[in-house]
This record gives sequence, C-alpha cells and structure tokens, in this order.
Amino acid sequence: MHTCANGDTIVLVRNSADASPFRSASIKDIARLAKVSHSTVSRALHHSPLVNPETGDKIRRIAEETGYRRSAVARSLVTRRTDTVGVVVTHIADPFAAEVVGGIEDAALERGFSVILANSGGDPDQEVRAVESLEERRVDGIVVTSSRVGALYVPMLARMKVPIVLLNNQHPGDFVHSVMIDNVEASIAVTRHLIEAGHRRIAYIGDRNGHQSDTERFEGYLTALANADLMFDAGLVAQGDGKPTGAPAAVERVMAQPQPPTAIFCYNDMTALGVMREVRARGLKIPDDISVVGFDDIPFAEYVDPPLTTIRQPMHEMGRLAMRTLFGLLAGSDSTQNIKVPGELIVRRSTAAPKETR
Amino acid sequence: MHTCANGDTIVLVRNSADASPFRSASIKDIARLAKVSHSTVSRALHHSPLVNPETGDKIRRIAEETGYRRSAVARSLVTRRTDTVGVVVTHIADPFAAEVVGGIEDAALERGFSVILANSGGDPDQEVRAVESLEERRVDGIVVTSSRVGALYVPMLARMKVPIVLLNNQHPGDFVHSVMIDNVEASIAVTRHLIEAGHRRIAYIGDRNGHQSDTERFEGYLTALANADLMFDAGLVAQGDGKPTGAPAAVERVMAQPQPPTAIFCYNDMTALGVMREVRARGLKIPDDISVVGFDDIPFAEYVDPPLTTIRQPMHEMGRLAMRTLFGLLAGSDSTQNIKVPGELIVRRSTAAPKETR
DNA sequence: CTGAAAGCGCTTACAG
DNA sequence: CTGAAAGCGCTTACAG
Repeated sequence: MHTCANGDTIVLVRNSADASPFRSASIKDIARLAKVSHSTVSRALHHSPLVNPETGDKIRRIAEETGYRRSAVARSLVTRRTDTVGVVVTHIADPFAAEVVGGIEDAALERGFSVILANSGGDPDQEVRAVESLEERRVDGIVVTSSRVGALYVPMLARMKVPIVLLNNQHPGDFVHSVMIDNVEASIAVTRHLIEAGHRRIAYIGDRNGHQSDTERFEGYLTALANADLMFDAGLVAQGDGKPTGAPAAVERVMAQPQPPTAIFCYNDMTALGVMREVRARGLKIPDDISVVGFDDIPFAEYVDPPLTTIRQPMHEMGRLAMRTLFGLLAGSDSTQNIKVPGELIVRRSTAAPKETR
Repeated sequence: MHTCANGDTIVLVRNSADASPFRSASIKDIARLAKVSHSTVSRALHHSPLVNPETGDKIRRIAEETGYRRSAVARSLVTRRTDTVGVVVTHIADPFAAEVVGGIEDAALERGFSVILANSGGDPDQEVRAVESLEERRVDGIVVTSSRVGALYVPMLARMKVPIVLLNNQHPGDFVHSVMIDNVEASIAVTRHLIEAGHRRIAYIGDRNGHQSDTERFEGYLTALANADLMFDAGLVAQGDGKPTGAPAAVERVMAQPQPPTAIFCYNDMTALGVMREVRARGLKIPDDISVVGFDDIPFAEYVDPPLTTIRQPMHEMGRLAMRTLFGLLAGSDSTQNIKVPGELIVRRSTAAPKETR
C-alpha cells in the first residue's frame, strides 16, 4: 500500500484465494499518483530529457517507493527487442558447457542482456525444439553449443528468423556463423608432443557418437603420425563415449595388441579420466609405464593425479566470442563469421618419455 | 515468401539496410492467408474446440508452411504468465550450481517452462540486482541458490512480487520457502565415520567467506567430537576459501601443530582437492598417512586419486524439489515450505584407519 | 462455429 | 515540457 501526500492510495490485492497471476503496478498507477500522464511516466523512467527534472524526480521517487517494476514483456512488444539471448547446450552440468555459458553470461551482463538456457540433450530433434522455443520467446539471438544439426539451420535462417551462431558445431559441414576450436592443429600438437617425447606406438581413443570434433582430432592424429613417418596401426584405435565409463573397454582393446601402446591420446578429458583409472587398475603407472593425454582442459584436469597433459580450449573466451559475433549481427553486420580459435597445449605430468628410451 | 492457392502472397522484408528488429509474421498475416479473422487463428493455434476442424487444419497448415512462430511475449502480456522461472547462481561454472540448474531445467522442461539464468557472483548487491532484473522480465518464480541475502527477501515478498525459493541459503536465519541440505547431520556423519575409523585428531578446514553452510558443518563437527568425548583443539581448525587455492595455507597451519591431525575434514570437495594436492606435496600418502574427506560429491570426487570420501548432496534432486515448491506456490499453495534434504555419506578410498592403530 | 472489440503495459511520433 | 492517440501481437469474453 502506498499513500500519497494528497491522500491518494493504491492497494494491490491478489485476486481471490489462489495465487493465480495478480496485477502488478503499472505505469498508469504511477501516473495517477504523480498526477501526470502515463506517457510522462514512461519518459521519466527512461530519464528522457524531454521531462521536467523535478517532475522526473518525483515520478522516479514514487516508482521507487511503490516498488514498481517496469514490465520487460510490454516493452519488448513495442520495441521488438527482448535484450535476451538463448543458449542451447547438451547438458548444463557438462563442464565444457558450463564454462562456455559462463563466458556468454559475462558478455550478456555487460550489455544488459539476459540469457535463457535450453537443453538439447545431444539430440537433434530436441535441439530443434529448443531453438523453436527460443524463437517463440523472441530472443534477439541464439548460440547453440555442440550442435548436432549445424548446416540444417540454413533454411531456418533463410526464413529470416533470429541470428544463430554455433559454438563447436558437431555436424559435418560449415555454418554461416560459428566459433570453433581448431581441432586439427591442436590434435597435431599433442600428438607431436608425444612423438617428440619418444613415443612410437600411440593409441587414439575416440568418441563413438560421431562428433565432428572427433573426426577432426583423429585427422590431426593421423597427420602428426604421417609427418613423423610413423606407421598408422588400426589396432591402436578404439572408441569410447566421451565419458569415463566408456574408457575401460577401449583401453582393453588397445592394450590387448601384441605390441601395446606406450601413450594414449584421448578424445577428451572425461575419457582420459576413465582411461587413467583403468590403466591404473591394470597396475600400470602414469606416466612411467604409459602416458595419457586428454583434450579440453576441464577445471579438474590439473587436480587429477598425475595432473593431466591436455589441450586447453578457451571455453570462457569462446563463449564471449560467440556473443561478440551475435552482437555484431544485431548491430547490422551481415558478414560471415567463422572464427577458429587455437587450442593451447598444456603439458603436465601425465606424459613422459616411454620406458624403453630411458 | 509464401504464395497461396488463391495467389495471395506474403513477403516479409527486413526493414532497410541494417539488421534492426524486423517484423515477423503475426497472427494477422495468417488470418489474411486463411481468409478468417485473427481470433479464429488464435483459437486454431490453441486447438480450441470452438473452431471448425477443417478450418483449424487449414490454418495450422498455413502457419506451418510460413514458418509462423507465435509470440510468447504478446501472449504473456495478456495471460500475465511467462512460463518462465529465473535461477540465480553464484557462478554457473561451479559444479554444484551446474548440477542444481540441471535439475531445475529438467523439472521446467516437463511443464513447458523456460529458465533464465542470472549470476550473483556471490555478491549480495549483485544478487539483488539479478532478482530485480528477473522480476522485470516477469518470470513466474525465482530460485536463488546459495543466497547471501536470505531473509532480506521477506520485505520484497511482502510487496507481493514473484514467489522465491532459496536453495541452500547461505544467509543466517530462515526464509519462507527453502530447500536445504541437512548440513549438521551430514557433518556429524562424516566426522563419526573418521572417529569410528580410529582417528582422534581430526582437523576442520572451513570457508572464510562466512557461509551459513560452513557454520553448520563446523557445528556438526563439534557435535560429533563431543559425542565421542573427544577434546576440541582450536589448533586443528583453519580456514580455506572453498576452492583448491585456499587449501595450502590451511594445511600448513594444521600440520604445523605439535601433534598434527591424522584426518582432515574439508568444508567442500573443491577444498579437499587442494588439500589432497598439498598433503601429497608434503610427501604424505592418502589415506596411509592421513585421511581426507570432502563435502558435496561433485562429479569428479570419484575420479581423483584416491577417490574421495565425501557427503553426497543430491544436487539434481534439490533443483527439482525447488521447482516443485515453486509450482506448488504457483498453483495457489500458501503454506511455508522448508525442505531439509539428508546428505549421504559416500565412503571411498581417501579414508582409512590412522597409522598408529594399525 | 466466427468475428468485432477490448485490453494486457508499455513506447513514441504528433500536436500542442 | 506534456498529453492524447495509436499500436506492438496476442487472448478472450460478447454477440451473433
């Protein structure tokens, strides 16, 4: 309840017994209290120079005192902007997604944007539904991480919907706007690191889910082997599932070879965690008996024992870059943006020279 | 562009050179194409029984073909609901927050709700700003995790704003609606676990940021000691910062005691990670020389070496419970909901009997 | 079964 | 500097 100097009073009451939507104070309520038109209230709240400073102050004071909150939904209807971006991730609890969203959040906050989260669960259909739901909510832009749909968005875009940028697109083929880690180069770098340490038999444990990033990392692995004139041995390649649980079977397969590997390159850090665990369960010491490398540099990579050698993806920065691209698009840029971000080789103690060479 | 059987045509054009907000198709465009009123279109899109089945089908087909997306913002303005919940977290990249948000997401999706994310950065002022921003966006409800404001929301609520539920409130004192882990009981359980293993000198490494949860966990620790008739030694208590980085100094302090501890109870798993690392750097073996326990059971707790004994917080489930409470409130419930969730002691290999007793 | 009308809470030319 | 008016894209009584 707010009582004015002139005795006017406003009481907002929940309508009836249940908590169904109640009417919150509107610009008109403030107008009545301030004895001005609602147009003037609207201007005052925007600090428009068109309103008398004293009137403006009075209006803002009343708004403050009554706990008035302007309705972003009403505003959006007329401005046709929601100052909102949608982000679709596979699972928010995935450390990669969480870090990326952190970067997106930061960039959004700087511009007064909010972010709406949507899950794809890694499923193409659910991903499309998530994007559609975001479109209904009239977000100003969308970033899709680890998309399984990728280029299929092109026709949607042709219909002139919201701008979309993909972050680490997992669908083969290019998309108009994207920020991607340079998987091939990074993969060459880790593999070369192992080769230079003296390894000749290097296993690759991939991801059976057919991610584009897996294809590219495998490609980098092959390239590095070729560059060093090392033979490729298909027996040293096995598939995991991107999670620790997929590792044991894959380790079993490569270690069963007549000449087992002295190093294992894992598709990602989560796989590496499972690999380290399985390798250790087999009584092997890391890195003395076998070297292990991952990919991503998730926050825990440095806390496992031994700390994991890996490729750092600048996840937070990638989130920001995706937002910068989006803001550029919103500002009218219509150029294609395909940003390729370099990974960084982080050498820790899970890698060393192979036994034989020492 | 959409061309109708009757030759009518609709073309939507971005207005002018820049990508400024363009007009997306509205219910009226569909109405024109279908040669009905926009009221009928609205009904058809809702599958209202009030519309002729054939007319309805025709309308929906046209909507489909033109890629029409109803505007949730316009709908919200009239229905006074946004089918949206706001979630404020300290940092989304925090594993605890990410898991909780995962549970919230799942519960939201089941009811067709979207979630808007907002960061508090652990700062009370920013937390309040985040909540206000969510109110402006007219979310139907808000869940605040690890609130630093807690009971201070009461006056805001008195103004009849959006329902708020706190998840693991970190502000002293109770709030109307909350879901909390039972810190005291859980803390008694881990401490008792150590005592039963034979430990007599148990250190506690807390969190200097003054979280309510730290106070409660410390309380549980004291209670368990007292229950076992063990003397409390202030020299065995040190403060970390909830992150691995805060651990070394704290370990230094407790290990410098004339009689160092044989076990360390850490405020949370992140602290335990740092403790394990520091303890190992000092040449001590875990658990042979010293036992370490954490709190939370973050996803990585089982992958560190040795796997960490800890208290599992059912984070995902807690997120769902918060949503259930919110939905109850939205459905008209006006009862106070203070849900206390039990933690679960997960014994792994970072704890064992102390050396002397073996 | 259908349409005309009012209204949700704002913003913003337009006229004073 | 201020107000009346139109309109953003929907929903929903109300009258046929």
